[in-house]
Amino acid sequence: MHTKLSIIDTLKKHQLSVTDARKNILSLFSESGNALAHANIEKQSSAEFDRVTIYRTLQTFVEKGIIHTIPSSDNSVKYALCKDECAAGHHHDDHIHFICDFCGITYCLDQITVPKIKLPNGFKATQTDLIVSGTCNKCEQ
Amino acid sequence: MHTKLSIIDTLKKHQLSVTDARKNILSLFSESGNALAHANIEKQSSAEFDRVTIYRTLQTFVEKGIIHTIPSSDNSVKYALCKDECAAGHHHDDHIHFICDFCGITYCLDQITVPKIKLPNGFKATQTDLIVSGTCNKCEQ
DNA sequence: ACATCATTGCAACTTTGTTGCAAAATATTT
DNA sequence: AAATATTTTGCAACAAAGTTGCAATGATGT
Ligand SMILES: [Zn+2]
Ligand SMILES: [Zn+2]
Ligand SMILES: [Zn+2]
Ligand SMILES: [Zn+2]
Repeated sequence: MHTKLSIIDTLKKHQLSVTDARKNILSLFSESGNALAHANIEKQSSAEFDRVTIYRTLQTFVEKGIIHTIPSSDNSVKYALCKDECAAGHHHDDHIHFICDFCGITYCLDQITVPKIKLPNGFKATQTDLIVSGTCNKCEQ
Repeated sequence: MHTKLSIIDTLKKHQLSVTDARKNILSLFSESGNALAHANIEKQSSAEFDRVTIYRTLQTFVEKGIIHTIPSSDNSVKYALCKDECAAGHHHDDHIHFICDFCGITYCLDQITVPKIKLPNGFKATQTDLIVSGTCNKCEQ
């Protein structure tokens, strides 16, 4: 069995020193539960941390396998917490993502895995992203 | 049967006035055959057109169903020509996209359609994007 | 508590994207 | 073919997003 790691333990597990910025930004992800864009984080902690620190923290978290990126069509990449199996250089986020056109929330649909795609000869996949957009369960009337 | 429309006919078909910028940018897409980012277009025609014109032209083309957007994880949305069926407000680009990590080319794999995804209750899809990245057939050794 | 090493904030800068408006180009009418 | 109406373009000015170097601060292990 498996208990959820504390913020601090998560940082330590990935060999990161424990700083205010990292604790704070990581807890934003935990509390929100959904994906966040750089701009979201900046708004929620603007007085506390420099913009540059947020950029560098997100980059570090991606490299260490703490968060993963979610592509978008509007030049605003989002980030969401990885599952425990992800590690530096080895993400295992094979779930699909859902972006609600109304409320803007981006969900990791962990239960639904990305289907295997048969590519033309000579093409080799290292990663597959599947992003669905539409109306989420909170926004449907 | 079905012959390929000329640049000018394509613009007219979508009720756009025929201008140098539009002809030029549309032919960049035709000639390249693959997807282009704003930055690519700006480099290939920087002296000729203002940056603002390129932004507005791409936006117009998307609205009119001439090109479609391809999401990305690095804040650089790409654009590629639609098939003939697309029209203003009604895109029908249900193919997957492939981004090569080596040469950077983004391909529309028109033969491969995006699979239907069964979503949790209350979620309704209006669009699905599937992006594979890896090594393309030109870059494999 | 000290020394070492990593992280942060700041400043300065580059790149990317947006808006209003006058000038130029295109389309439409006469 | 000229005149008019409509659209598009370039420019300027700006706002937002992202990058880099470096000194100061903070974290870690002994
Ligand atoms: Zn919603
Ligand atoms: Zn996810
Ligand atoms: Zn390639
Ligand atoms: Zn495409």
